[in-house]
Amino acid sequence: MRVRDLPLSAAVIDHFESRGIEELYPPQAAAVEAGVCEGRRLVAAVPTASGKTFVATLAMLTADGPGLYIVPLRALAREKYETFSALPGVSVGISTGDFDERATELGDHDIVVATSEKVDSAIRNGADWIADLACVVVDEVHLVGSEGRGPTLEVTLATLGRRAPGVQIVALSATVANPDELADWLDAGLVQSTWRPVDLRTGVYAAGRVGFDSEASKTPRAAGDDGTERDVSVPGDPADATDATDALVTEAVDDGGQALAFVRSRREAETLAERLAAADLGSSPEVADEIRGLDGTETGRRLADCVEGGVAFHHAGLRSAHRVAVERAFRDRELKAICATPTLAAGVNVPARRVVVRDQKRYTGSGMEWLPTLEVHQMCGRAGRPHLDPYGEAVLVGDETTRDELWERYVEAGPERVDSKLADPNALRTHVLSVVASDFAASREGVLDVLDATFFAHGTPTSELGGVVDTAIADLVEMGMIVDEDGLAATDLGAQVSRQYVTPETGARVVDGLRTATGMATVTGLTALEIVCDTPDMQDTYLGNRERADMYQFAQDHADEFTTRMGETEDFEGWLTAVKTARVLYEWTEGASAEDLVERFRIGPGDLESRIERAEWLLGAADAIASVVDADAAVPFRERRARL
DNA sequence: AGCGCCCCAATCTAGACAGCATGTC
DNA sequence: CTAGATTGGGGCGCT
Repeated sequence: MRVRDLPLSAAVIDHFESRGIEELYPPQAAAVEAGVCEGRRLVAAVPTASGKTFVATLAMLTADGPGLYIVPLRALAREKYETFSALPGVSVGISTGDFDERATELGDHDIVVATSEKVDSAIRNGADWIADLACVVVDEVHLVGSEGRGPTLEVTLATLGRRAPGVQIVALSATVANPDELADWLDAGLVQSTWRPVDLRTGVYAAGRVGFDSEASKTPRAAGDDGTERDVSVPGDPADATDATDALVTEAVDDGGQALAFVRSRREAETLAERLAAADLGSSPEVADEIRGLDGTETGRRLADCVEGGVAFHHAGLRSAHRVAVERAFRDRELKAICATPTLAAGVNVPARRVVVRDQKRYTGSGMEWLPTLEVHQMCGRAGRPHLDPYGEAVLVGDETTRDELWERYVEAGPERVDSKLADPNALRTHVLSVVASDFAASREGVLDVLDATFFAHGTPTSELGGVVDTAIADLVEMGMIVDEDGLAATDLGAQVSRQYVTPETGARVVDGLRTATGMATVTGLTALEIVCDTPDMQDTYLGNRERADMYQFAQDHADEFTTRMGETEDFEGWLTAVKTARVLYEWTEGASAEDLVERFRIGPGDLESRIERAEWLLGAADAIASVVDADAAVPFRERRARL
C-alpha cells in the first residue's frame, strides 16, 4: 500500500514522499484496512517506532473535524507538536501544564496535543473545544494500568465519549497481553503486530558471552558473528556487570554506533558516564559548552565534563533543559553514549544501535524487585535507528546465576496484562468528586452510570464498584466537598478542589491548615509553604539520616509558624520531609541560589525545579480554596507564590 | 608523627501529571 | 518477605 493512494491532500502526500515515506509499513497498512481513514475506532498494539505516529496522523487528517492527541508526558507533547507542525496546511495547538494556550484558541486548530491530565481538566471545566472533536488519539493507552495515573486516563476516555458522542478513538498501545480487552472496551477494531522497521536482537550477557534470541538468525550478521552466541572481550573482570557494560558500550561505539546504558540509580548513571568519558569515546566541545551555559550547578559541570568525553548521563535530577540538550545531541549523533536511569525507557525518541541493560532490579522500599517486563522491553525497544543501523541490539547484563532467569523473564516471556486500577479508594474519591462537580452525575446511580464506560466496568460488573463508590461519597460528604441530600451536589469547596485539579485530600489539608492558622499568633510565608508541602500532591523530598537532626532542630525553632504540632502528628517522618521541602522552597523565595540549595540539601537541580513548579500550582490552588473557606486566617499563599 | 590501606558498617536507592487570570518590559 | 553499590570512619601497619 502506497502513501499516494491514501485519502490525503496532495501537499501532505508530497510532505511524506519528500521524506522518503512512500510505502506503508505492514502495521500501518493493517490500520488502513481496519478503517482508520473512515472514522473507525482502532486499538493498535505495535512496538515503538513501528510508525504509530503515522497512523495517528492519518486518523486525525481524515477525520471530519479537529483531532486531539493525548500523551502521557510533556516532553512527548512537545515532540509530537513539532512533528505535526511540520505537516503542510495543518494548524497545531499544544496544551500542557507548563506550556499553555488560551482555551478559546485551542478550538481553532486542526490538531491539539495535550497531556492526559490536561484533557481531564478541560473536560471537568467544560471546555467547549472538547465537544467539537472528531478524532481522539491516545498514545500509550496501556498506561490505564498504571497505579497513579491510569484511573485518570480511563475516566477521561469514558467522559470524553459523553462530551463528544461518536468521536473516533484511536488508541496506541505497547505490546501487552490483553490488547483485545482494550479494544472491546473502546468498541474498536484491533491491529496487532510485532513488526519493526529495524530488526531487534535481544541477548543476555554472562561471563564474556552474549546469547541472542532466534531473531538473530533472520538478520545479516556482523563479521565474526558465528550464530546466536558471541564472545565479548572484556578488559577487566568478565563477571563484573559494570566492566561488561563498559565493554559492550565501547564495542558498539568503536563499531561506529551509539549506545544507551540503563542502570538502577542516578548516582550509578553518573559514575558509569564518568568512567566511560574518561576513556574518551569521542568529544563534543560545543555540546559541553551549551550545557555549561545552562547553570552553575555542580551537576551541570559534571555533565559537561562527561560530554567532553562524548558521554552523558540522564536522569530526573537533571533540569529539563539539560535533558533536552542531551537528547538532542544524541539524536544528532554528537554524543556516543548515554548512561540513564529508566527515565529514558519511555518518552521522547532516542534510538541507539545498542542498548545495554545493566540492572534489571529496582529497590522498592522493601527490597529489590524485578523490573516489569514491559519496562525492560521498552528499554530494549530503543535499540535500532531506522536508516542508520542494520539492526538493533539489546543486551541484558547478567551472570551465570541469573542468565536463565533473565532469558525466561525478558526474552521469552510475553508482555504483562493491563488491568484497571480504578478500584483504588484514592483514585475513586478524586473521580467521584470530579464527576459530580462537573455535572456528569447528580446521584449515586448517575455516578455509576458514568463509571460504566470505564475500563474497570468493562472487566467487572459496575455493581462491584457500588461499595467503593459509597465510601467515596461518604468520605467526600465528611470532607465537606459534596452534599448528599436529594441527590448529590458539589459544595463550593468541592467545586473549587475539582477545578484546581488537586486531590480531595489536598483540599482537606489546606482547609485544615487554614482553620489551625486562624488561631495562631505567627502566620508567615513558611506557614503557607508548610501547608502546601504537607499535601499528597506535593512530591516528597528525600530526608537523609545525616540531615534529620538538623531538620528536627529547624522544625522546633519554627514550631510557632507551623500548622502541625510536633507531638500530635501520626506520620512524623512524613511531616518532617514536608518541612524539608518547605524549608528549601522558603529559602528559594528568600533569594537563595539554586547552586546553594542543591548543595546544602543534597537534591538534584531538576528536583528543585520540579518542586518550585509544583509549589506554584499548589499555592495558587490553596489561595483559591481559601477564598471559599470560612476561615479568617490570612495565610500568604499568594505572596509566596509571587516570590517563586 | 604522618600517611596509606583495608575492612566493616552506615547510608542510600526511578519517575513526574496538574490551575487560572492578567498585567507587563 | 526480597539487595547491593558507595562512602566514610576506625584501626592498623609501614616509613
